[in-house]
Amino acid sequence: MTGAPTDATERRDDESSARSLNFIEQIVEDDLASGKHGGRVHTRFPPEPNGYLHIGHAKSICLNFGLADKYGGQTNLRFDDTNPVTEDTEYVESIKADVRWLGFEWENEFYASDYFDKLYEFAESLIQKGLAYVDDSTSEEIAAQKGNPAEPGQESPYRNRSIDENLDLFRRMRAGEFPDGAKVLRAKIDMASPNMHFRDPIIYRIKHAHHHRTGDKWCIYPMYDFAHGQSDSIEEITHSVCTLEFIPHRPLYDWFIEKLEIFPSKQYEFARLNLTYTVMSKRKLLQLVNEGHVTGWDDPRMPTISGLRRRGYTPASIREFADRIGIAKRENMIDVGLLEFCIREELNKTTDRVMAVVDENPIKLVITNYPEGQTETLRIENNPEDASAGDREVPFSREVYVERDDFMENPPKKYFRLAPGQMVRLKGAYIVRCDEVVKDADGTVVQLNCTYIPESRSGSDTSGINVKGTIHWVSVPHAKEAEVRLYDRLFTVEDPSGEEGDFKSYINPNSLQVVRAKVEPNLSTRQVGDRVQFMRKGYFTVDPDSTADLLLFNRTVTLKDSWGKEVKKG
RNA sequence: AGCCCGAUAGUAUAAGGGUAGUACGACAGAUUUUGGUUCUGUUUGUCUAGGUUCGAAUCCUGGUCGGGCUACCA
Repeated sequence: MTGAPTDATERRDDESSARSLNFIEQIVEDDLASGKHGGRVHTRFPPEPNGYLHIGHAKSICLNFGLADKYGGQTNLRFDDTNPVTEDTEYVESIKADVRWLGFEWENEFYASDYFDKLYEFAESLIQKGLAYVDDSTSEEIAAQKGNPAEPGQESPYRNRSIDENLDLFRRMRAGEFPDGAKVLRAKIDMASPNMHFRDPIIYRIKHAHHHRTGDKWCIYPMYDFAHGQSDSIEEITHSVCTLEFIPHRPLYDWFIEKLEIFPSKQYEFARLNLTYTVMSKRKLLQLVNEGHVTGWDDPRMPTISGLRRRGYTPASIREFADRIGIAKRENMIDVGLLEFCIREELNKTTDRVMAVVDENPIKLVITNYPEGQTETLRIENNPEDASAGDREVPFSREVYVERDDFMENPPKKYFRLAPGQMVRLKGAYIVRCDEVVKDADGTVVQLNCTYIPESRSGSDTSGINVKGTIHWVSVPHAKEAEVRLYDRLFTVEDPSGEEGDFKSYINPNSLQVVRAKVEPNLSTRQVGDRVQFMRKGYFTVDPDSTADLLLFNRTVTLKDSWGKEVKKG
């Protein structure tokens, strides 16, 4: 029982952790305190349906949905589909599946294209106010007019057309009278602004393209800057959260809202996620897929949600990760080790331990004093972290497979595994001593002849012998075959995008190693998506490509390996 | 060059003028039938120069460094 002082301490800790808000939560709480929007919090997650979601999006999803959860608000899922040539329903479906898999449910499913009529009206009203004009300049001419950040731009020769002419031209653009690129609608702001986005930004362009939702209804489409803020406003989004690169767009976001006199949504920006040993841009991920460096968007080496899912990551571990990395404006590079920590932390508590000899070419260990033909069934606990996980039956016999790594003919001092004359415990079974090493013609160790201590059986050990090492094993006559895919980081350098030259030249040639394994027979009952710990090896999940004949396991993450580290240090 | 954003341990992230804290990592030890887990301990930090103040990571000014801005992409 704890006394009053401890309670007080705990309460203070709770309060301080509850008060440790990220800067966006602080803004929300300030708004709540001042009664802004009647205490309403409404966020949105606005993906463009032109690619798959990745862990960086997960950060944004957790932020947006998390804000609404925390403050009793709502979150819309809104597809930012204003560019018909790159967008597709395939992506819409995968995005929805990924958001749901992460554990979030949206209030409304909206599309920027739902607002095309409204947006068109907004554009006309801007023209009526003398704040937009139709420009016949080519894209090269417009780029040239823009000037550069240090020097003011030049006004377009079409800038001072009359309102009536602009209206007529814009309507004819909509009616399809002009080919792609012939004209654009531009906001009339300030060609000398130090903010390049204010130099008469294009707000509508002609694209005779089929849209995944509106079909062929439109041949003019709004640009991001004339769709995003307005969509936020239409949905009465209170806090429109996006990444840093949109900071220069914010004055424009506010300008349109002010001129259109619509609901004053506000934009706030945070720093996107960067992870070591990977790339995060959609463009680069698409390249990896298209050029065959990975097997697809859901390749377990990809930082996509679907890749992580196939790799064996859980939604909770990703949410935990998003929570731990925090939200700030400073650019950051998160150690992928933190992601690995999050999944290990969860899987340690939740997965059954099983034994698998993950070795193309394991060593056969023969127990010379164990009766030939005898088999016994051992009961081994499934999870030392969770008594309720129960135990399982594991067959044991005279011959078992062990890993080549668990034997050394000339071991260093602190090697606790098999070596000539050395004893180890076979996990859940007996202590054995290595008596004789059998090699083939090439001198490769193929078999270890051992003797076992009959009184050392796990659970009823009366031998009094203490051994330092315990190794896993699989009974030879009972072993099942499996294929195991050992994944490693996709890149050899921490920041592939920051290195000289093409990021693809830093791809890790050993990011995937496919190995045969001998596994415990009870593993054959596992289903696709099940997760287990291969004792002493790591956490694995059953891949969807598994067949009735052959189970395929993907390694989610290795166990921490302090011995391996010791060996590396020399 | 102009404008914008940022700068707290190795990496992230708190401290809202009053003891620089937390997590991951690293290191050391204990426990352990997983060299896992767990537990304990150690280590390392406010970019810089001024100013305001009894007191500055925090407010102000200059500088330095890093990032961004000149798509009919979002």
